[in-house]
Amino acid sequence: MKRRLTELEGAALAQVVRAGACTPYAIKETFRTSPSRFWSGSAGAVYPLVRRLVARGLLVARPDLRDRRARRVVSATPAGRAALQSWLVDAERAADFGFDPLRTRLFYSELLPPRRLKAFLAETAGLLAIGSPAPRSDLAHVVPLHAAWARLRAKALAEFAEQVEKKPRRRGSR
Amino acid sequence: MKRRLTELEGAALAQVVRAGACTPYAIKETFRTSPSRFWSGSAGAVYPLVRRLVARGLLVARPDLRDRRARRVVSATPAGRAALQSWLVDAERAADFGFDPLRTRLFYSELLPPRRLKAFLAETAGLLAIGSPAPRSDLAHVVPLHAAWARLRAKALAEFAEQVEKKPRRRGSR
DNA sequence: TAACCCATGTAATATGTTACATGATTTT
DNA sequence: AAAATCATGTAACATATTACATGGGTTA
Repeated sequence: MKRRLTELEGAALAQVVRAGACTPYAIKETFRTSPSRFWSGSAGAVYPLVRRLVARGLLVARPDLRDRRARRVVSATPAGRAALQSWLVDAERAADFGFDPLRTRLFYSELLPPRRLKAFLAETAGLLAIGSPAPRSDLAHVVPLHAAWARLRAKALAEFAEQVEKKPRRRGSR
Repeated sequence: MKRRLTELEGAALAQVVRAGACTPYAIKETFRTSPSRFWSGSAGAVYPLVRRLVARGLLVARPDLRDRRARRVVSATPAGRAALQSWLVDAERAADFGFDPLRTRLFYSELLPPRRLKAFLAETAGLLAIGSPAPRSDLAHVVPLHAAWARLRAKALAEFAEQVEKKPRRRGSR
């Protein structure tokens, strides 16, 4: 393996290995229907990505003969499975904060007048409560993990809102 | 405003408004020293970004005359402040899951053999405990927010690890 | 049969990464 | 005086977005 897999590459490989074998389209749809827009699942991102992984020997593609459509099925090579393992256990990357659009906005929340901030917090809390459709999966840990993460974000927001209610916010004097 | 600000554009604008006025270099450094690699803070990203925001009339740049260096100071225009307000209260975006490299790996954790999974969880927990340097800021909410988020991620990991310990994991039979 | 989903892909464009280049100022 | 940091920026490259194009299969 030349260099470490990107997050998108790792996730795509993982998706293929989880499915055993699947079409690039299926990979794309998994990303597209994810509750995060980070995984946009656009065709222009996924098809070239799959081509790159095939070129690097991490995936193999074979045509699906049962069908007159131009359908391809990809699966992971031994090298692909090895690369995936390395990616999955990359603790340094896993520990990274990543990106959260809510956290970013709270980070700059002193730039909003108190009224608008409270309205924003209430509206966001509402959307979090509605929630996105849970990932459909047969795996025992996937749905609870999704739920747990959603709960934690909602809790973080509630804690923040509570602080805002308690002390009217002002610039810290250190 | 033509189209909505991207996350990077919004954060850069927010950074400028928070500072009152600052150099593009200062914006870049804020991103570079953030605890998330998502905000890479590379020169090749930030300088062109600032140029775009100036071109769109959201920032103005003036040379800093006190200095013989080719130094520029940017500040937000009224249009820039308005665009920032819209970005800050975009609840739909704020509610999005965003991206978390730990969550992604846990999502695919059944692809790791139990031994490796446990080792990974332990190593990541260690890194989370060490933590990244807290953002230096005079603002009363910034440091606690950072700490709260770190705490919640560590807790999510601990909960997940506890589940793994309790029930040896297997494919769900739905 | 019309509309929609499955399934592939590309073209133009926008954005971001990596690495380099330049020179002033500050610290050791 | 050397090394590090401040401060700017670009060039080549890699990657992603948006929008379009094509055609087979399925459903209302």
